[in-house]
Amino acid sequence: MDENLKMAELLFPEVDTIPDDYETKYPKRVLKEGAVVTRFAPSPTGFLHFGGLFAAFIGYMSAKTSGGKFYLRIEDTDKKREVENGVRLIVDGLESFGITFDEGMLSETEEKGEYGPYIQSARRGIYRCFVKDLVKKGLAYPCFMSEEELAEIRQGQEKEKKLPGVWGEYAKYRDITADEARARIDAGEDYVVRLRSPGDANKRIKFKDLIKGEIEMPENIIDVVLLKKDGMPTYHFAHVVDDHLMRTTHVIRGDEWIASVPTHLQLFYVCGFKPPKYAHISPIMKEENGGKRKLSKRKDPEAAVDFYKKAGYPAGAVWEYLMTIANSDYEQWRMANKNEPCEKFKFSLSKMSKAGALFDIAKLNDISKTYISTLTAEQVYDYVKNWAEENDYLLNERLLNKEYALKVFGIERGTPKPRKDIAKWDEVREYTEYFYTRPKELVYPENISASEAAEILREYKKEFDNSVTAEEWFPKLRDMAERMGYAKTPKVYKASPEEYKGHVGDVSTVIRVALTGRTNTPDLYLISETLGYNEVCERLDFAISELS
RNA sequence: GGCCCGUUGGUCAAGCGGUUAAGACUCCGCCCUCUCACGGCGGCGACAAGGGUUCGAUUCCCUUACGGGUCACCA
Repeated sequence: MDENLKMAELLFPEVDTIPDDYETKYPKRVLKEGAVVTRFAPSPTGFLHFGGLFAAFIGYMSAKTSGGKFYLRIEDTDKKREVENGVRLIVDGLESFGITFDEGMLSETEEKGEYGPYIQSARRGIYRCFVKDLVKKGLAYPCFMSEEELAEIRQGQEKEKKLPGVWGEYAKYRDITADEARARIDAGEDYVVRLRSPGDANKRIKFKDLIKGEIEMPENIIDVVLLKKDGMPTYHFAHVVDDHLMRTTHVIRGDEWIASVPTHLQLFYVCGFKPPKYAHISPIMKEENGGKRKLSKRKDPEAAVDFYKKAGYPAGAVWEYLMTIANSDYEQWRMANKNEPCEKFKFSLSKMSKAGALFDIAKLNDISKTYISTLTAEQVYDYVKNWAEENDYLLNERLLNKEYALKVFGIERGTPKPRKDIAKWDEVREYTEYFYTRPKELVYPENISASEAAEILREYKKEFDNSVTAEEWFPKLRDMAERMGYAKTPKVYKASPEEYKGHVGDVSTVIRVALTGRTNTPDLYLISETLGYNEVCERLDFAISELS
């Protein structure tokens, strides 16, 4: 019997399939020209990173805008990193930001699609079949090196300034015979299966990254591990087998993978697969002490996707922000196409920045404010209610009176120039506080004395009429101001300040403070209308009594 | 350290050999205005450094500096 065959049977006696079986089981996808098949392939660590969301988002947009497919594959080949409900957490997290999949895992155990299983731990047999095939062809071999041995050769290599790793002469089990392997296995030794790398250190490999452009690197010469000692594949091998069998056309992932592309390309080559196109995304950075660094899971709260949910950024706003980071001409497009769904935007990987973008919360806030300003009162209510149920008990209680809440949220909304002052839902309670509680400490402008303020309030209360309309209200206030010695408009006042005590703005500020406890609020008439006649009167009375 | 990648205002970024070097966010000023927010107008503010190539370099090449990534039986 052929030595390689003998080895293959020794290592994989249980494997009774051949690669062709899988080729027929997972046929090439029938899709229209230019359709992109891509995927999001996280480990179920239970933590959804902002960078992960970004990568998923890019994959989603690439697939959607090309008429392709987007699927979720779970990379759980490392049991140590797994977390309970890790899959669910990822699926739910992405879904809450509007990212859905055509195929892939739905929960820990369920999936949909024709190219599964979509969780690597369930694909063990597939990987082993392909490795067996490589062993048969003499392209892979079992390696019995211990951790100590590995560390030792590494040390030596570092000292001699050589490439660290198992390659060339350091690959001492490259030519092990089947009989020797059997003896070691029988003796209970652990082993991994390594690639017999056909790489040449003097040759270079070129490839085109869809984002970074042409890249040239030395060929891989390391005998990378294909199968770990527990029989599960490494990322490198799983990536190659899965993306081939799942017929992925574009691999979109973080650029920390760029250094292993030569290894991946070599693996595709030895397996006889056509490699996919690669698009490596630069990481999202964070500023620290004037420098840039990768957004860190440990140090930066905004690294966790949960952060945005807790703060109450609407998913749509985060989406808009991701779009502007991804394709910078999106903002222009959005301004010109305010109501179009973003799928209509011509999204392109080639428009992505090669350098890592700095996470900019000011920009997110601005985008979110604009986004929220376009929502209807009803939509705002739904969002806020939803958010408050989990994050703000008191606010949630207040929202029980929906009719009133809709009035509050409806103030200066739905107009050509809607208010733009809420960036996230955790600001809502404070922002709407005075609609629910009477202001206690009233601080009036310094240029108005207490007796003067009381006079203004008394006059206003006398003047204020339940039946006054929005159109009548302000002119009436102007007249009142004038009667009391204040200029009708700031302009008039500025022209001859010595003739007046102040202007109508001073008068309205006193009323504003009495009613809301603040000097800055939306339109006073609308606020009064929302509070109701009785409440307004009571607040005025309270303010007057405080001043006397 | 080897190997990759990157570097345009404080931030995100257009730009692909000849431009007064767009635009957005932030900040500042003015206007609008009962206050605030919005909106309008305007302002501050940049091609990392040095060599080439070229009639001409932000754009092309080299070197340096800085930043990032990678060099696992983790992904």
